[in-house]
Amino acid sequence: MGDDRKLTPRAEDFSNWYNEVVLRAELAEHSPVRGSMIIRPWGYTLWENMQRALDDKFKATGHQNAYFPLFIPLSFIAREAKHVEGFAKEMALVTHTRLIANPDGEGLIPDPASKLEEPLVVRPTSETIIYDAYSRWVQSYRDLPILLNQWANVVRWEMRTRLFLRTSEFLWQEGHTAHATSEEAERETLTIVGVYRSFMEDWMAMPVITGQKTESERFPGADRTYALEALMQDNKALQAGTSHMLGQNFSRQFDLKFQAESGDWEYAWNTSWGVSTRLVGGLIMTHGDDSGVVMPPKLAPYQVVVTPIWKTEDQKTVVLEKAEFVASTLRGERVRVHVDQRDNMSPGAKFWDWERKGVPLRVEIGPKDVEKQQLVLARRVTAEGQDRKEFLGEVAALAAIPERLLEIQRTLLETARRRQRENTHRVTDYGEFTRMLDERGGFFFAGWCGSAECETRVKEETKATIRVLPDEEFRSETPPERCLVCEGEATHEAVWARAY
RNA sequence: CGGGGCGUAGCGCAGUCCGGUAGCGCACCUGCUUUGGGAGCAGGGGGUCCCCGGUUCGAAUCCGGGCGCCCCGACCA
Repeated sequence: MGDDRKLTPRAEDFSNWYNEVVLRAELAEHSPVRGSMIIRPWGYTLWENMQRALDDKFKATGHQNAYFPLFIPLSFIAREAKHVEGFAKEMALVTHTRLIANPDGEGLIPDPASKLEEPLVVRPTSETIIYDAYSRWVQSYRDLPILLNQWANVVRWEMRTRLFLRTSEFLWQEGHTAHATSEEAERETLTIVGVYRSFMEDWMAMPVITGQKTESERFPGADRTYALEALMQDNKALQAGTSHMLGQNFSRQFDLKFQAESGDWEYAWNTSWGVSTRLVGGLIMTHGDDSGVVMPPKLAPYQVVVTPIWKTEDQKTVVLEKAEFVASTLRGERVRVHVDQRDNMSPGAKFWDWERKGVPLRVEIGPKDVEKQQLVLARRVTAEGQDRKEFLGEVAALAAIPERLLEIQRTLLETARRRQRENTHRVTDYGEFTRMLDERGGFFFAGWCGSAECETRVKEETKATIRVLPDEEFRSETPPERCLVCEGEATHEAVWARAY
């Protein structure tokens, strides 16, 4: 592949580019166990920053964190029919609790005597164990609502995996709530969609379309699933988050009842909602370029890296002193800043290194700058017509940096929005749809008659699925009249796309 | 589970067809010179060649069996 310092360009092979970016930016790598990954500090710090922002939003909307166990009795999963059906094919089970030396050879084997009476499932999601607990916590309407979230790992035994996008074990948050009325639960699911959307747009700079999933794409056990869909640079859709109205499906199975004001016993209404480390993949595929990752400033582990440049020992002393001064000044402004003091790397090599890792802003300080009392600012991405580098007096530069970070954040969102807009199409003709889907991909808005047959046919013929039935704000001004597929009367507008 | 590819130094690979002292680049260590966009020179360290078995005087290489990983398809956040 020629120069192995360079990444495969996105246009040449997007999925290779993605893998190389993740590995070379040291975000994550494959672990010895198939389908699971090691999240390295650079990637994990990004995730921690995402967690913090989301967690603050959950708290601000009245939620608390709790922790429920990793192991779930198999019988719990089996209680909700659709839920079992949905997860049965991808469960990891604990069946034994002890190892013994293999009597027939080498190594260790599970001790047959330690076999569990009831196997434990490694949670693929926690509805069952949580609603079981809620059923013990709730007696009266006064105990409602319960608004909890947990940060946890879950396991779904996937066949095909990709770093961050789909791994057998992943990190996520799962919110689980219980309410006295259907209306209140419904409101909760929509509140969360709003929380997710503002996080994705304001923090990740990743625009999304929100809407409702069709029955075939619904969470197993939910009455309704709301989702947020983003469009990646290869014009495939990514389901970035989901929020489920569970109705009374789980409360009936787990006997989650309460006595209402009227004195009647009623089943509670539940919601669940989650986003995962998949968002890291979404961030990479939204903003990354042929040089590597691009981190939105609000989430970047380091927002600024100061690169000192020197020739002589005397210069090194002076330059490093200035670099530390700049860093501590910025830290006072709550800028996350790092001084790259490595002396076994040339400045140029450091530039490439931090660009590959996506640091939004670089400050260069050399002897000339110290002398002229100036700093060089270099941004990771530029808006149209912007210069990549700026030479500013030290005081002006220090004052400008927080602004520059905000500008970069804005530029990223604008660029991503424009790309999403340019790759969103409205179609009425099925032939045109399949042609455009193959030629360029993207989001396709079109009418749908509501039948599973038409939905399935599109999936089989084109591999595209209905990502969402979009919320009102995303819908076309004049609703489509005919179904894209059968040309019958359209009852919905749908967004079709090939998806991750 | 089907199709393809790969397993040799920390990483990326060559060597395998045609058996004969295990190599290259990067990284690492030491020294000197360097440092404003991927530094240079010199010296140095590092290997159960995925595993098990077979053939052979001799196996990274040939034969048999196994394991693992990656990529592409059917399921999924």
